[in-house]
Amino acid sequence: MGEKDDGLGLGLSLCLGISQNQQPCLKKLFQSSATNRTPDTRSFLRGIDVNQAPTVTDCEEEGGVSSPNSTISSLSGKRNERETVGEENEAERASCSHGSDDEEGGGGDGDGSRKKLRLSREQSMVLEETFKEHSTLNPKQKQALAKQLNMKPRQVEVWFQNRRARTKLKQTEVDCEYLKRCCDDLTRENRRLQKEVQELRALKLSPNLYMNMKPPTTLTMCPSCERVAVSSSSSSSAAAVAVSTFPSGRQPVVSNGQRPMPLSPWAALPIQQRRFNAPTSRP
DNA sequence: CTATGGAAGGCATTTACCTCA
DNA sequence: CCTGAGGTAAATGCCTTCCAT
Repeated sequence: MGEKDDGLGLGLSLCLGISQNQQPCLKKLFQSSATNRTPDTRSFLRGIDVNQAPTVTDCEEEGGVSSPNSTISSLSGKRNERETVGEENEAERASCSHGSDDEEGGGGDGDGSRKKLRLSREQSMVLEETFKEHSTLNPKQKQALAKQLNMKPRQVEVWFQNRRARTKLKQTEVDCEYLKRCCDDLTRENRRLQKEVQELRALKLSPNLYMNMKPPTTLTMCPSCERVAVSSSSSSSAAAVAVSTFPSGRQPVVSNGQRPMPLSPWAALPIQQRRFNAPTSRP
């Protein structure tokens, strides 16, 4: 599943526009703790090291549970949260009403209709700030963040899930644009090469014309080995020297007995060294 | 050592609600 | 006031990984 993301993990530089240095306590927590499960080697945001082994318990969870199989993991587990989400809803509604000015009392009704909760600006800012540092949360971090923001852990979890989805979507769009540009460049280059092939074929069909053409490449003498080498220089003096090397005035014949092809410097490069006008760094 | 089942987490998709032009 | 589009919180289902047995 996550493997699909690897192809897209080309480096995201989305601007979140949130200032740093907001949550010292959380920062401490994030620096020192991480999830004890490490399934996230396939995290679509590489380089984010969320999954270090927890070392310190900076922020006490609400229950104060500290058993090895602490209820942090069991209570914050998705299944359990989902099971209790119904009963959480009431408290959730009550605890998260700040920031939204919609009518809270009459809207809920408790009739099972889910009320859309708008997160407050401060909540969103803290969540964004946290996300900038870690795109995933371990149960401890989730618990601490939820406590700090007066949210349910499930809410924090959902927010991070949706945030990751949004990030991935944006990255996909960026990658799509990049690939489009690459495709355009390659299409242009392909057209140019096809045109060149056509011209060459036309020249081959009319050898006389080819003979009388000014050589597309010039010859220079290597001062050390005194051999004639094909050069892309087009200065007239060099051409004159090159022509004078062959009193017959005819085109030189290279070592394999073929005429020198009008090669562009780009085409002369090995494939690996050719540049396709692609941006050197990702946008 | 291997097979297996449960727990837990993540992701993709969908739904429902809210806001705004 | 009505409405459609867009944004997003939340629900659901599936998959993968880890771990105990």
